[in-house]
Amino acid sequence: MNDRRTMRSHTVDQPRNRAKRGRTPTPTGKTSRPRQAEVAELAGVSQATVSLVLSGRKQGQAITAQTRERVLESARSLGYVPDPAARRLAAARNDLLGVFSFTATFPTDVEHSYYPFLVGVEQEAARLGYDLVLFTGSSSGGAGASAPDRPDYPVGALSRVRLADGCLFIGRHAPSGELKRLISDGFPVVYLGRRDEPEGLRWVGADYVSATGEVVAEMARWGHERVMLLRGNEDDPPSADRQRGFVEGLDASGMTAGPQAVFRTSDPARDVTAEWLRDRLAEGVTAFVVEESDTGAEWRAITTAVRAAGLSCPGDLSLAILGSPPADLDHGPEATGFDVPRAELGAAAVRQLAALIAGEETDTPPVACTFRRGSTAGPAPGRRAAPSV
Amino acid sequence: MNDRRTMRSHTVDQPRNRAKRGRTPTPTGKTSRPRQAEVAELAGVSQATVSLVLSGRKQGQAITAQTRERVLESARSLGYVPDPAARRLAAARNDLLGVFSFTATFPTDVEHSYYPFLVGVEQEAARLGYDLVLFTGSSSGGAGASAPDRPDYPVGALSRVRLADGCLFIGRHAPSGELKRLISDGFPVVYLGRRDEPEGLRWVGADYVSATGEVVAEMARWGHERVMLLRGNEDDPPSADRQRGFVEGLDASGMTAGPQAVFRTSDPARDVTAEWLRDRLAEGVTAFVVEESDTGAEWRAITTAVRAAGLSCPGDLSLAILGSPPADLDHGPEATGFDVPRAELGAAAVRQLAALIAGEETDTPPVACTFRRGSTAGPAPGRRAAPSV
DNA sequence: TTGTATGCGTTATCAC
DNA sequence: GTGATAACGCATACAA
Repeated sequence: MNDRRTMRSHTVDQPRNRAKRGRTPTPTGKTSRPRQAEVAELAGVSQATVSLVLSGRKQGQAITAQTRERVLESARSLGYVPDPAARRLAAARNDLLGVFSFTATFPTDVEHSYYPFLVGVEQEAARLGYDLVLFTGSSSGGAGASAPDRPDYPVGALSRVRLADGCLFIGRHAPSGELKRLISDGFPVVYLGRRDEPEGLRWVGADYVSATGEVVAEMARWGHERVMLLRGNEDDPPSADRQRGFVEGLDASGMTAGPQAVFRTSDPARDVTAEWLRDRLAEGVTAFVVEESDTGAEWRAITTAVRAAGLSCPGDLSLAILGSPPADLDHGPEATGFDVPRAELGAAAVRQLAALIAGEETDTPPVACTFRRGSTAGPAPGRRAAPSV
Repeated sequence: MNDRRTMRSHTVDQPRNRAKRGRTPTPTGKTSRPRQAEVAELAGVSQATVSLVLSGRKQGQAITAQTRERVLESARSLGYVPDPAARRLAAARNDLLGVFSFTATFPTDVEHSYYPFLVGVEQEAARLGYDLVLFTGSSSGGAGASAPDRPDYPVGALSRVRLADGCLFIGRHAPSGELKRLISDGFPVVYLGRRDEPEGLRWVGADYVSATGEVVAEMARWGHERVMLLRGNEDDPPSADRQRGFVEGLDASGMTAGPQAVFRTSDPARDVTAEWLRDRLAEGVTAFVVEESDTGAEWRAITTAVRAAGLSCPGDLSLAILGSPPADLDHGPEATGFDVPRAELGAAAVRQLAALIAGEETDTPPVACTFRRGSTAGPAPGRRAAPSV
């Protein structure tokens, strides 16, 4: 590095005095690792050349195999490792995808967890070269609010997600306001699950409409003529989709929907009893399709009622769940219904988010669920016909 | 910014032209998040002042409450969030803790997952004001090894972890070399699980020695005189600890250890048969303590053998597992053994890591396990004595 | 009390 | 083909 003092500047002409610092511990006790400058010095080239060689941009040409080898060798011998912080700062991206759930990401109650989704999220993120940032602010109101030592730092619950290149949101109870703000700021956001709330929000969800329709069709094939939907009292999109699929399915099969075809309750354990069940059967209902929920209360209630009434399915009546039964009830006969491809949904959400970050305007269509024939649905009483197909 | 052209330099005097880029999408389509410069502009102060205010270093004094408020307000309204990479580069902290597991963090096979640990990790991280970065390099060989487009870059699997303030490692199969490098570079690293490999590595683990000792003592109280340890063939610290606790427990109870007291096998399903079991009983062994493993193969094998031999426990022999049985076998009678406080371990690891980052030299002692009496261990044949406490 | 200047380790864009 | 040099966003010693 020959010094030619040809420039006169009032700024201190203090050459960046590194490249000889070696392993000197810094004040914080950290030892400094070799940088490209030192590799350059050893190889007798400029730092920029080192960067070029190592990043391998101009592969074949532009750089002599000679130089190339010398640089690589120097890097190796010095044990050079790039500093990810510097690298991302310069590249204006940080390769981080945020994951924000509105409950803890790892709840103590594993049943309520988003684990199956996260499997897909992690895999796809890895495939695309992203790391994941789990915002712990969701749980315990901890980090989100403000760091303990810097109480004034203006990071609101959702604002810290901006530290990532984009963010995935999972779960209900998302504050529309803050989401809206993020979106209008052009921050890439994808919601895992159907959601229409903030205008312009991208989401990736399952096609509950079709899946539910299939289940109803199955009942029709078994010869059922009166099917009832048992659902909770929440009005979120997934519930609405299932009901819509139910109604459409009835129509498609030539059955009448009517208000009595849907039974809503916020407390299935209380309302869905053996007596209730007998009344419905007396009215001519021979099959029930049941909403899936976090707690599985609906499925729990109706299977309990069936047993309490001394009935059995599919002998006396047919049952299907619009999703999967709660884990603790998932042993005996396999429930008729469908599987939500949760991992696939997670992966799709990550792809959508990556596309958004890349500025692409793609949109992800609802992901199909897989019909599960199971054995809780069978021929309607008085019918023997097996379903065709 | 008054331009005083007093300096003559051949370098282009091009003022850093930011702070007015606004929400302009960059060529890649990304919208840039606001920086301190823009906050400064809005507040009518310098970038440095913004940094001072936001980092809250000189709390009460040095900065006018006026200025302070203006800056905070500007930051808030712009949705400012510090760039983690830039913060790291500038030798500050970014309040991110890395989590690196050597298999996927969310494996498809839930049984093998570190979920229980992560529960504690997340909670404690939130409490301390950290967010978590899940490095996906572990899974799918994806991003970690080397960026696909730049094959020559000397990035090890672990290189990206330096983006965080420190990193937690979970799982076996950790590359000692890279860990060593991180440690010698002064990067804060904590290993979840006992590990002696790289000199100076901090770890947080469970006290398997004492816990195993307690189990052996329980057997002694029940009057057993010959107890056998059934273990896998891996030589990791947890296994070693259990064996040590076993031997010490025997000694403490006045039983002889001897080489025959330990049975090692890499294929329990093949080696631990009904016949094998009968032979051991014939030799006078009346109780078995079984290692816990990822697969639960040892516990599976011996319970199967007991059944196949037409025996039952604790009637004919006593059984205990040094941990918990695999989930799918965890229904019938509760297994005697101990619970590993996984969430607590995760939390302790986070605390230790935070201490390391803060430059404190604390060390975390092994965390105690909880004895589980269960009902697979009982009086030795010919004895009626109940254990005294 | 606030602003100026400079460094952190890369990447990327130019001249040569 | 290679070598200066300017960002990247933030922190911080020092000047004003």
